[in-house]
Amino acid sequence: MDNQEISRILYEISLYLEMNGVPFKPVAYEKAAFSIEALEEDVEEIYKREQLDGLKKIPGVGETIARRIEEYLKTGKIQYYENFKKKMPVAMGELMAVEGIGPKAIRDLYRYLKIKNLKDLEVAAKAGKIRNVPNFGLKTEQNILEAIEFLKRSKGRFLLGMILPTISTVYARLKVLKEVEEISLAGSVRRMKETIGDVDFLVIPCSSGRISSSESTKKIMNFFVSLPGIEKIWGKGTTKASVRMKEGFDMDIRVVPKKSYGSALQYFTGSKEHNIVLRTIAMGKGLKLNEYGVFKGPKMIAGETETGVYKVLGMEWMPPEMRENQGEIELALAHKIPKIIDYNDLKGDLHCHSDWDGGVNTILEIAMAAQEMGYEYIGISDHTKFLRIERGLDEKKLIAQRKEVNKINSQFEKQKKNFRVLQGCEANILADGSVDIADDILRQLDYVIAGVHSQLKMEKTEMTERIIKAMENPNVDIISHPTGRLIKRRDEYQIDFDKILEVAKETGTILEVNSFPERLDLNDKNIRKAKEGGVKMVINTDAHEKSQMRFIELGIAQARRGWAEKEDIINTQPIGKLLNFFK
DNA sequence: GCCGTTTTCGGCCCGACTGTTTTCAGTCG
Repeated sequence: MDNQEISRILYEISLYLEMNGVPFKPVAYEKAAFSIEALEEDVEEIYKREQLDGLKKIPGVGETIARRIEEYLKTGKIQYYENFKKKMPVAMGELMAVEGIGPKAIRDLYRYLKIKNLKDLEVAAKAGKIRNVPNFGLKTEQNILEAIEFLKRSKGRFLLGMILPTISTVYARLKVLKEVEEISLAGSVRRMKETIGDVDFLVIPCSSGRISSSESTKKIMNFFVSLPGIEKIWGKGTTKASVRMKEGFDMDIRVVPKKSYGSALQYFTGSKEHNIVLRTIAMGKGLKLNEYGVFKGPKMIAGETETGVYKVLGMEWMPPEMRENQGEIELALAHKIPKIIDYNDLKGDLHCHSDWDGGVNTILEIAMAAQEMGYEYIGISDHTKFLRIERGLDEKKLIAQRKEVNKINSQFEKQKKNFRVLQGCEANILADGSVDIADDILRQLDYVIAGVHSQLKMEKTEMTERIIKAMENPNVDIISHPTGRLIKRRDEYQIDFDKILEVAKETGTILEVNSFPERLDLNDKNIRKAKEGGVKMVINTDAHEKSQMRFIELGIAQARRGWAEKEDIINTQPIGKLLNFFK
């Protein structure tokens, strides 16, 4: 549980060092922070078992950082960090989230204007004070204000992928309580929205045997408010408790009677817009719908199950991911809800980065992780040479990598494993729409992903043309993260998406649904457009570390929110059919 | 501060863009 916190502190140390212009150390601390964040095992466990030597085995952690981690585990803080923090007590995470603000800017803004947090920054920018700070100007001040506006638009919401692990842990703890008969997530988490306001749990207390339901309820509530990771208890009553987690989001738990469980689940799952229409439909039938049930006069005619609630309204049940009042209600009334893709429909992931381009894991490690996930194939698609920071592969290295992949595949064949590693790459679409790897090399790969990674601020027609040209390349099979958005941080590129869909259809180019928590690109709306336009998609993770392959759940959720069916997504297909989709 | 089939010392991935500047520093990917 401490990994995240240690990682955050190490990262902040790297920023403080960067501010002070210290060479090389910032990168060292940053690497260690990243490495610990990605760690599957608790550092505390490692330390208990192997002490300092164990810590030093973590990539990027040497003598000094191992000792700092030890200090944290023993005392709960790191003095080195506390000293920095005392000299410059700024809310680092908050300020760094502002696009265009980095450590040096934070340093100067604190030095000249004593800006400590986002609020201070906004006040100073609005008062026109920032333009007077040396090396800042009017334009920078305006950019800061725009960036703050952008942040505010997504304020108070958390990335689903970031908080899902915590939520799952809490869910699992509650589920095994003997006082809990039934439990479900509700709200935007159940709908798998990309960002989450707060988390809702619904629970039926157990009332069998000697335990009364009110006794169970009391125990459940006490257990809930004493969970680890809680920062503040907002309230605790007989039907509802509410807490604030350390990560900053709130969690509510509601205890509902068994006979109302379905209607409560329906009601608290939402969305609000979906529910408003449902209540109107109920009214039209002379019924009343609320969180306790569906009523005809005083008589309750449904409510124990969600399916039952929809049924008395003349509707088919539908997956929570569809409930946004985007046409699903009409389909449910007509009993024409599509059979959307399921969470275990995928047979492989075609976008994983290996240690060849600076990722963490070897191709073999990734392949083994893929097998554990039940995949039939895995696609290695490392960055190519234009992205030097990512140690992008050039033609020579791609050929060498091909040999390595062949070697691994023949091993699997010998072991009679029904599994195959595919070699792709994630090439760069350059400003003129060309791709940074020679055609004769691209042709030798199993498939080619191409993506935009530079000059993101192109004008709309130019950017659209650029991507179209890449799709027209006879070697480019997949466009990665097609709109380039970063949730809460950066808007999409300026593109004419309809035009892109047209050309994708014509050229048989596949668009990626990138599962990375802050990307989810294509998003739900674009997925639906692509599906309607007859464009095929692939759900990938873009994992740079094997634990990130689990992000696939988020991509599938997004596809479900976009009503994608199995046949819309190429990696639901076995390898033989999959390969047919590539040019 | 970390790391090692170019090294236990001496390296430490690069290029584009922006906004501030008169030649560059900070930020981003």
